[in-house]
Amino acid sequence: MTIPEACVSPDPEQACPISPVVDIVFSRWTTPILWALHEFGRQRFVELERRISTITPKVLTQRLRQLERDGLVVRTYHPEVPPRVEYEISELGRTLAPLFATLADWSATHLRSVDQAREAYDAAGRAR
Amino acid sequence: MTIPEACVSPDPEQACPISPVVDIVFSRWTTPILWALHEFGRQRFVELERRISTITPKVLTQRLRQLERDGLVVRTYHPEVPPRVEYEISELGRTLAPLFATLADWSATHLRSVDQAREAYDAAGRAR
DNA sequence: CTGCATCCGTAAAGATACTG
DNA sequence: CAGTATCTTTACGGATGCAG
Repeated sequence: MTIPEACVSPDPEQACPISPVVDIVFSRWTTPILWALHEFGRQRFVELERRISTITPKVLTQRLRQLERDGLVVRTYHPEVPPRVEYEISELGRTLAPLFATLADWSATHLRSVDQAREAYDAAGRAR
Repeated sequence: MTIPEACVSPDPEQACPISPVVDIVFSRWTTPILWALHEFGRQRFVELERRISTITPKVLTQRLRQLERDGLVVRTYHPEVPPRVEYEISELGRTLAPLFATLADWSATHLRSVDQAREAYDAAGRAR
Protein backbone atom coordinates (compact mmCIF):
# COMPACT_ATOMS: atom_id res chain seq x y z
CA MET A 1 0.00 0.00 0.00
CA THR A 2 1.58 3.23 -1.09
CA ILE A 3 -1.16 5.71 -0.40
CA PRO A 4 -2.19 5.92 3.27
CA GLU A 5 -0.86 9.15 4.66
CA ALA A 6 1.05 9.95 1.52
CA CYS A 7 -2.09 11.54 0.16
CA VAL A 8 -2.35 13.97 3.03
CA SER A 9 -1.52 17.42 1.81
CA PRO A 10 1.48 18.89 3.54
CA ASP A 11 0.32 22.47 3.60
CA PRO A 12 -1.93 23.41 0.69
CA GLU A 13 -4.86 23.56 3.08
CA GLN A 14 -3.32 26.75 4.23
CA ALA A 15 -4.39 28.19 0.94
CA CYS A 16 -7.42 25.99 0.44
CA PRO A 17 -9.71 24.63 3.15
CA ILE A 18 -11.16 21.96 0.89
CA SER A 19 -7.91 20.25 -0.05
CA PRO A 20 -8.28 17.59 2.64
CA VAL A 21 -11.67 16.50 1.33
CA VAL A 22 -10.41 16.45 -2.20
CA ASP A 23 -7.60 14.12 -1.18
CA ILE A 24 -10.07 11.78 0.47
CA VAL A 25 -12.90 11.75 -2.00
CA PHE A 26 -11.29 12.52 -5.33
CA SER A 27 -8.09 10.56 -5.40
CA ARG A 28 -7.59 8.27 -8.34
CA TRP A 29 -10.33 5.69 -9.05
CA THR A 30 -12.32 6.59 -5.97
CA THR A 31 -15.22 8.17 -7.81
CA PRO A 32 -15.78 5.25 -10.19
CA ILE A 33 -15.66 2.86 -7.25
CA LEU A 34 -18.00 4.87 -5.06
CA TRP A 35 -20.30 5.43 -7.99
CA ALA A 36 -20.45 1.75 -8.83
CA LEU A 37 -21.19 0.86 -5.22
CA HIS A 38 -23.77 3.59 -4.99
CA GLU A 39 -25.51 2.65 -8.22
CA PHE A 40 -25.46 -1.12 -7.96
CA GLY A 41 -25.38 -1.65 -4.22
CA ARG A 42 -23.39 -4.23 -2.34
CA GLN A 43 -21.24 -6.33 -4.62
CA ARG A 44 -18.25 -8.60 -4.77
CA PHE A 45 -14.70 -7.83 -5.75
CA VAL A 46 -15.00 -9.37 -9.21
CA GLU A 47 -18.17 -7.49 -9.97
CA LEU A 48 -16.45 -4.22 -9.26
CA GLU A 49 -13.49 -5.33 -11.30
CA ARG A 50 -15.71 -6.10 -14.26
CA ARG A 51 -17.67 -2.90 -13.96
CA ILE A 52 -14.61 -0.70 -13.82
CA SER A 53 -13.09 -2.56 -16.70
CA THR A 54 -9.75 -0.77 -16.94
CA ILE A 55 -8.72 -1.07 -13.31
CA THR A 56 -6.27 -3.75 -12.25
CA PRO A 57 -6.99 -5.94 -9.23
CA LYS A 58 -3.97 -4.59 -7.45
CA VAL A 59 -5.07 -1.00 -7.75
CA LEU A 60 -8.67 -1.90 -6.97
CA THR A 61 -7.51 -3.53 -3.76
CA GLN A 62 -5.43 -0.50 -2.84
CA ARG A 63 -8.28 1.90 -3.38
CA LEU A 64 -10.83 -0.27 -1.57
CA ARG A 65 -8.50 -0.45 1.41
CA GLN A 66 -8.11 3.28 1.41
CA LEU A 67 -11.85 3.83 1.19
CA GLU A 68 -12.42 1.29 3.94
CA ARG A 69 -9.87 3.01 6.15
CA ASP A 70 -11.53 6.36 5.55
CA GLY A 71 -14.86 4.83 6.54
CA LEU A 72 -16.51 5.40 3.18
CA VAL A 73 -16.80 1.73 2.28
CA VAL A 74 -17.61 -1.35 4.32
CA ARG A 75 -15.89 -4.63 3.59
CA THR A 76 -17.53 -7.87 4.64
CA TYR A 77 -15.54 -11.06 4.58
CA HIS A 78 -17.44 -14.36 4.48
CA PRO A 79 -15.15 -17.20 5.54
CA GLU A 80 -16.48 -19.77 3.12
CA VAL A 81 -15.00 -22.02 0.51
CA PRO A 82 -14.46 -20.40 -1.87
CA PRO A 83 -14.10 -17.16 0.09
CA ARG A 84 -16.54 -14.39 -0.56
CA VAL A 85 -15.98 -10.69 0.06
CA GLU A 86 -18.56 -8.00 -0.40
CA TYR A 87 -18.21 -4.25 -0.51
CA GLU A 88 -20.82 -1.63 0.07
CA ILE A 89 -21.08 2.07 0.71
CA SER A 90 -21.07 3.06 4.36
CA GLU A 91 -23.46 5.50 5.94
CA LEU A 92 -20.70 8.09 5.83
CA GLY A 93 -20.14 7.30 2.17
CA ARG A 94 -23.80 7.85 1.47
CA THR A 95 -23.52 11.41 2.75
CA LEU A 96 -21.50 12.11 -0.37
CA ALA A 97 -24.53 11.68 -2.59
CA PRO A 98 -25.57 15.35 -2.71
CA LEU A 99 -21.98 16.27 -3.45
CA PHE A 100 -21.90 13.90 -6.39
CA ALA A 101 -25.25 15.22 -7.54
CA THR A 102 -23.91 18.78 -7.53
CA LEU A 103 -20.95 17.54 -9.50
CA ALA A 104 -23.17 15.79 -12.03
CA ASP A 105 -25.17 19.00 -12.39
CA TRP A 106 -22.09 21.05 -13.09
CA SER A 107 -20.96 18.44 -15.56
CA ALA A 108 -24.25 18.53 -17.44
CA THR A 109 -24.24 22.31 -17.53
CA HIS A 110 -20.64 23.26 -18.13
CA LEU A 111 -18.62 20.32 -19.40
CA ARG A 112 -19.30 21.35 -22.97
CA SER A 113 -17.83 24.78 -22.24
CA VAL A 114 -14.60 23.18 -21.11
CA ASP A 115 -14.37 21.24 -24.35
CA GLN A 116 -14.96 24.40 -26.34
CA ALA A 117 -12.35 26.26 -24.32
CA ARG A 118 -9.85 23.51 -25.06
CA GLU A 119 -10.55 23.58 -28.76
CA ALA A 120 -10.20 27.34 -28.85
CA TYR A 121 -6.96 27.20 -26.88
CA ASP A 122 -5.46 24.49 -29.05
CA ALA A 123 -6.51 26.24 -32.24
CA ALA A 124 -4.97 29.52 -31.07
CA GLY A 125 -1.82 27.63 -30.12
CA ARG A 126 -1.48 26.19 -33.60
CA ALA A 127 -1.87 29.68 -35.05
CA ARG A 128 1.03 31.08 -33.08
CA MET B 1 3.56 20.63 -20.63
CA THR B 2 3.08 17.03 -19.70
CA ILE B 3 -0.52 16.96 -18.56
CA PRO B 4 -2.95 17.95 -21.31
CA GLU B 5 -4.83 14.88 -22.42
CA ALA B 6 -2.86 12.56 -20.18
CA CYS B 7 -5.33 13.29 -17.41
CA VAL B 8 -8.27 12.27 -19.48
CA SER B 9 -9.66 9.02 -18.16
CA PRO B 10 -9.50 6.25 -20.71
CA ASP B 11 -12.78 4.61 -19.82
CA PRO B 12 -13.78 5.01 -16.17
CA GLU B 13 -16.57 7.34 -17.24
CA GLN B 14 -18.25 4.21 -18.41
CA ALA B 15 -18.67 3.36 -14.77
CA CYS B 16 -18.84 6.90 -13.49
CA PRO B 17 -20.36 9.90 -15.27
CA ILE B 18 -18.54 12.39 -13.09
CA SER B 19 -15.01 11.21 -13.76
CA PRO B 20 -14.44 13.78 -16.49
CA VAL B 21 -15.28 16.66 -14.17
CA VAL B 22 -13.10 15.27 -11.45
CA ASP B 23 -10.17 15.15 -13.82
CA ILE B 24 -10.72 18.76 -14.76
CA VAL B 25 -11.49 20.32 -11.42
CA PHE B 26 -9.77 18.11 -8.86
CA SER B 27 -6.42 17.24 -10.31
CA ARG B 28 -3.40 18.04 -8.19
CA TRP B 29 -2.99 21.66 -7.00
CA THR B 30 -6.01 22.90 -8.91
CA THR B 31 -8.20 23.51 -5.88
CA PRO B 32 -5.61 25.56 -3.99
CA ILE B 33 -5.02 27.61 -7.12
CA LEU B 34 -8.68 28.17 -7.88
CA TRP B 35 -9.37 28.91 -4.24
CA ALA B 36 -6.60 31.48 -4.04
CA LEU B 37 -7.83 33.18 -7.19
CA HIS B 38 -11.40 33.10 -5.96
CA GLU B 39 -10.57 34.46 -2.51
CA PHE B 40 -8.04 37.10 -3.41
CA GLY B 41 -9.06 38.02 -6.93
CA ARG B 42 -6.80 38.76 -9.84
CA GLN B 43 -3.15 38.37 -8.95
CA ARG B 44 0.30 37.89 -10.37
CA PHE B 45 2.35 34.74 -10.69
CA VAL B 46 4.56 35.49 -7.67
CA GLU B 47 1.60 36.24 -5.47
CA LEU B 48 0.13 32.84 -6.21
CA GLU B 49 3.52 31.26 -5.70
CA ARG B 50 3.84 32.86 -2.29
CA ARG B 51 0.31 32.06 -1.25
CA ILE B 52 0.61 28.38 -2.15
CA SER B 53 3.94 28.22 -0.46
CA THR B 54 4.88 24.62 -1.19
CA ILE B 55 4.29 24.65 -4.92
CA THR B 56 7.22 25.05 -7.27
CA PRO B 57 7.14 27.55 -10.13
CA LYS B 58 7.35 24.75 -12.66
CA VAL B 59 4.29 22.94 -11.36
CA LEU B 60 2.42 26.19 -10.86
CA THR B 61 3.03 27.05 -14.49
CA GLN B 62 1.85 23.62 -15.62
CA ARG B 63 -1.36 23.82 -13.63
CA LEU B 64 -2.11 27.39 -14.64
CA ARG B 65 -1.68 26.42 -18.28
CA GLN B 66 -4.02 23.50 -17.81
CA LEU B 67 -6.61 25.67 -16.09
CA GLU B 68 -6.26 28.29 -18.79
CA ARG B 69 -6.75 25.68 -21.49
CA ASP B 70 -9.84 24.37 -19.74
CA GLY B 71 -11.23 27.89 -19.63
CA LEU B 72 -11.34 28.11 -15.84
CA VAL B 73 -8.65 30.75 -15.54
CA VAL B 74 -7.81 33.80 -17.60
CA ARG B 75 -4.21 34.79 -18.14
CA THR B 76 -3.36 38.35 -19.04
CA TYR B 77 0.10 39.22 -20.27
CA HIS B 78 1.28 42.80 -20.02
CA PRO B 79 4.28 43.34 -22.28
CA GLU B 80 6.19 45.65 -19.98
CA VAL B 81 9.63 45.75 -18.44
CA PRO B 82 9.70 43.92 -16.19
CA PRO B 83 6.99 41.65 -17.58
CA ARG B 84 3.74 41.39 -15.71
CA VAL B 85 1.26 38.56 -15.92
CA GLU B 86 -2.02 38.39 -14.10
CA TYR B 87 -4.32 35.49 -13.49
CA GLU B 88 -7.98 35.55 -12.56
CA ILE B 89 -10.91 33.19 -12.42
CA SER B 90 -12.98 33.10 -15.56
CA GLU B 91 -16.73 33.28 -15.67
CA LEU B 92 -16.78 29.54 -16.19
CA GLY B 93 -14.49 29.10 -13.22
CA ARG B 94 -16.82 31.14 -11.08
CA THR B 95 -19.61 28.64 -11.74
CA LEU B 96 -17.65 26.24 -9.56
CA ALA B 97 -18.36 28.31 -6.45
CA PRO B 98 -21.48 26.40 -5.33
CA LEU B 99 -19.63 23.15 -5.88
CA PHE B 100 -16.82 24.29 -3.64
CA ALA B 101 -19.34 25.47 -1.10
CA THR B 102 -20.97 22.04 -1.01
CA LEU B 103 -17.53 20.56 -0.57
CA ALA B 104 -16.73 22.90 2.29
CA ASP B 105 -20.02 21.96 3.91
CA TRP B 106 -19.28 18.26 3.69
CA SER B 107 -15.84 18.93 5.08
CA ALA B 108 -17.22 20.80 8.06
CA THR B 109 -19.78 18.11 8.77
CA HIS B 110 -18.00 14.85 8.05
CA LEU B 111 -14.25 15.33 7.95
CA ARG B 112 -14.01 14.47 11.62
CA SER B 113 -15.76 11.15 10.95
CA VAL B 114 -13.11 10.25 8.43
CA ASP B 115 -10.39 10.92 10.96
CA GLN B 116 -12.15 8.76 13.50
CA ALA B 117 -12.62 5.97 10.97
CA ARG B 118 -8.91 6.07 10.22
CA GLU B 119 -7.97 5.90 13.86
CA ALA B 120 -10.33 2.99 14.42
CA TYR B 121 -9.00 1.19 11.36
CA ASP B 122 -5.39 1.69 12.31
CA ALA B 123 -6.03 0.64 15.89
CA ALA B 124 -7.80 -2.54 14.79
CA GLY B 125 -4.98 -3.25 12.38
CA ARG B 126 -2.42 -3.09 15.13
CA ALA B 127 -4.53 -5.46 17.23
CA ARG B 128 -4.59 -8.14 14.53
C1' DC C 1 -12.15 -16.27 -5.43
C1' DT C 2 -9.67 -12.76 -3.20
C1' DG C 3 -6.08 -10.90 -2.58
C1' DC C 4 -0.86 -9.94 -1.30
C1' DA C 5 4.25 -9.70 -3.00
C1' DT C 6 7.43 -8.57 -6.27
C1' DC C 7 9.70 -6.63 -10.20
C1' DC C 8 9.59 -3.23 -13.68
C1' DG C 9 8.64 0.69 -16.91
C1' DT C 10 6.74 5.20 -17.32
C1' DA C 11 5.50 9.55 -16.00
C1' DA C 12 4.41 13.11 -12.87
C1' DA C 13 6.21 15.73 -8.95
C1' DG C 14 10.01 18.06 -6.70
C1' DA C 15 14.56 20.62 -6.27
C1' DT C 16 17.79 23.52 -8.27
C1' DA C 17 19.76 26.63 -11.36
C1' DC C 18 19.40 29.60 -15.02
C1' DT C 19 17.39 32.88 -19.00
C1' DG C 20 14.47 36.90 -21.58
C1' DC D 1 9.13 39.05 -12.88
C1' DA D 2 7.78 35.04 -15.10
C1' DG D 3 8.89 31.41 -16.30
C1' DT D 4 12.21 27.41 -18.58
C1' DA D 5 15.81 23.62 -18.50
C1' DT D 6 17.69 19.92 -16.30
C1' DC D 7 18.14 16.40 -13.01
C1' DT D 8 16.53 13.54 -9.30
C1' DT D 9 13.01 11.20 -6.83
C1' DT D 10 8.80 9.37 -6.07
C1' DA D 11 4.46 7.27 -7.11
C1' DC D 12 1.48 5.03 -10.30
C1' DG D 13 0.12 1.38 -12.84
C1' DG D 14 0.89 -3.14 -15.49
C1' DA D 15 2.42 -7.99 -15.37
C1' DT D 16 3.30 -12.02 -13.07
C1' DG D 17 3.28 -15.47 -9.49
C1' DC D 18 1.53 -17.32 -5.44
C1' DA D 19 -1.24 -18.17 -0.96
C1' DG D 20 -5.49 -18.88 1.91
